[in-house]
Amino acid sequence: MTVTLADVAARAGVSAATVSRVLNSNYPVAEATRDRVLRAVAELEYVANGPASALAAATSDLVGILVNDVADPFFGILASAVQSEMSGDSTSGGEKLAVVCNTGGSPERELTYLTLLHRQRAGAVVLTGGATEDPAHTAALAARVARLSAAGTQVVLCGRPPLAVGVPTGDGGSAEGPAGASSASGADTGPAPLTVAFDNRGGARSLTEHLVALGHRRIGCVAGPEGLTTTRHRLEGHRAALAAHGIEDVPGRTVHGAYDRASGYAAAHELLRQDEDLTAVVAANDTVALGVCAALREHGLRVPEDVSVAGFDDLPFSTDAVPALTTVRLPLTEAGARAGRLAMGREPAPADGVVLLSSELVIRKSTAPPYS
Amino acid sequence: MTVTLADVAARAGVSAATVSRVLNSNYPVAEATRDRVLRAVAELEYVANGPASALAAATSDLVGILVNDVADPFFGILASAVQSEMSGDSTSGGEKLAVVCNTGGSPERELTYLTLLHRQRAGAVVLTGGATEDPAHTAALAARVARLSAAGTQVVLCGRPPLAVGVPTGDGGSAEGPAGASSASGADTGPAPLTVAFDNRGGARSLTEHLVALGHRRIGCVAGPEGLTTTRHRLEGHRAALAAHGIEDVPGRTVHGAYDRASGYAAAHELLRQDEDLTAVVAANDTVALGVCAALREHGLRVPEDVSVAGFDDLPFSTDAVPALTTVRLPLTEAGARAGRLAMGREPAPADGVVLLSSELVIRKSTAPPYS
DNA sequence: TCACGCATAGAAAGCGCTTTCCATCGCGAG
DNA sequence: CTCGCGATGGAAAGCGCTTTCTATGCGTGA
Repeated sequence: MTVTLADVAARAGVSAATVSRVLNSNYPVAEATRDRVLRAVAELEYVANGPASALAAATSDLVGILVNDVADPFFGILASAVQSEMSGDSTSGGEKLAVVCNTGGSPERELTYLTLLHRQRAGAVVLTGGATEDPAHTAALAARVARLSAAGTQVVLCGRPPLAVGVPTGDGGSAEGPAGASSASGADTGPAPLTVAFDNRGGARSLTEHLVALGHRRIGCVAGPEGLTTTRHRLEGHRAALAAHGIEDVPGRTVHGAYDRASGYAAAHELLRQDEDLTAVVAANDTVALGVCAALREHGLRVPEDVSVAGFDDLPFSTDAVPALTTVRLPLTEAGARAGRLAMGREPAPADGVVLLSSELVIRKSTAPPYS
Repeated sequence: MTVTLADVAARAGVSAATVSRVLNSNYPVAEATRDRVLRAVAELEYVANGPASALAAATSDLVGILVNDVADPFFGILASAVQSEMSGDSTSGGEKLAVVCNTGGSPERELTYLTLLHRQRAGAVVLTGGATEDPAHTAALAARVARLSAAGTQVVLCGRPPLAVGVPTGDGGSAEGPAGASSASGADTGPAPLTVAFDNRGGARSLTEHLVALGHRRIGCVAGPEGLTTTRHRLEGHRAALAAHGIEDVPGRTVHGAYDRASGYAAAHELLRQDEDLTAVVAANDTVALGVCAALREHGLRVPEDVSVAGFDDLPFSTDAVPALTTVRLPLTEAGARAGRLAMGREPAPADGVVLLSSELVIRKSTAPPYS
């Protein structure tokens, strides 16, 4: 019923092999023959059977992207960037189809999707999203990644730390070590996983230092969910800044919450309950900062006159927030694009397998000296 | 090298056929045998070869979602909703893999992706995004969709009008006619395309009526790109409201632009150039409204005291905008979820193939009586 | 003039799975 | 005691494509 290679071959008066060769242009075919085949393809409106090709060629033109949630601008932008890099708008052969998978931040779904992608024999996988530091999950993840690599799939971690081989060192550096955690055996361990990471620690540190420089001493911190590397890094940066200026890190001034607005709102209330005299709050990200601002306003506090608020990520809406958010800009689009290029092998992999992208402090209207 | 069905069969001491049957549970297998097979699968860490299954079964567990841009919250939310409905969190068999394709609003890429999805033998496709009214593209699209349907793929249009069979009637109704545009032949035309649409016309109308009720008469309109059905519907609703109250529709008060912030910004400047005394502006959507507000502020105009501004869609950030945007809420999540369910056949299709979702006027702080 | 090599094209063997027949076994009915 | 049928499991034929391996035709150096 559907048109197959054989139909095209018959129509063009050649063999199936020739048609395949014309379509994949991986073998010399005479000009005239090629034209004849292409004409037949057009006339018959032939559309190749992807699964069949994938089966025979042992690789599909599917590429996976794992994100926590496409509805979250952070991941939306990342996914969009990765994808536009994947699509055939660039050179190389045929179109790739990007599979965007929402894990919802669940480690189990992360593993499930990785298996599914493996099952589809995806050509590459870009893994974004928060990295849990739970050892069990980390191990399971490393194992899955190793299997994908062994199957020839290029895995790229984006916006998360490289797969550590041993235990996290917890030192001051941002990258924990070279990538490539092949768990067992000595068989063929395909392409080593690559990483595109953000300097969360440095960004957080410069943000808090900005606050300190303005004269703030009682700085609240709404951190992300506990157990995530990103959360830990940002918190470490914050603390490093405090320590560098001899400011005591009062426990009650740090509250953990999810990376969403509601958490920011709740956390700010909690922070205020602990210490009414905070003069500044650094939030886990811009979305959280919005919630913090809302809660502050409810308390009759003005931003930044009474309390300064800082975000993180520099998402598009941060410019339009009132006051416009002081934040740390993460090069999301660049990260996505590079991850995409690395995944497609369109960019040479760095020697250590890690691309570290720097962040930039963006000072806008939500921070000001205290008591101004 | 990789573990195949045969390996599992050997290990379990059964035939490949039996293993396949256990895995797909579509044939009676004795309890004991099943256990043996499952144990072998677990021990060998067998992961089925997706392409091979798809080839043999003539259908894959891939499901496509076409959006303009995942980085845009509107589409991000839609995609997220569709996808969570697709994933196995619900009943039915195995996981589906959602392929999110960014068309970037380009009709060509829309067609390309449709072909790619067809090529992958996707089980279902959800098509969102602006519908161009260009007849050539509409015809090409209908043809592609017909081919997908013929191949047994369920196509669901979401947030866009049904595929019209004939010429748009342009009457007052919102849905133009039943779906199912099978172009040619009399062969097997699989499942008819379904549609989940928003009442853009009604929403826009109630929004403008709200403004009129407040006392506004000089209302500017920043419409979306010309040639899109959504744009036309929203504009028609706006004009219907004006007409209903005997307000002249001054040409210079309507400006077209893209659905982004920059367009809103530019359009507002243009609008002000045409008529400095506007007292209100309805924007193509919330993002555009933000741009309009920014431009207004630059002109020294306050919102809503000097000029009221209204958005459309009710995206998450609209609540936090200052002033919070008066807008029309579109049930994005519900739309995505229903589209997803229809695509998966988890919800009975309506008789006429169209689900029309109503919108809701949300009055917040960005609109007020003129000269207040 | 003849053999040799290059450029092209065809034949055919799978890729790993699903699924349609069949074969077998055990058991109750006639 | 034999026949028939339900419940299971196996054998084998593809699904549509890629890719060796092989065959053919022709130009060319000896």
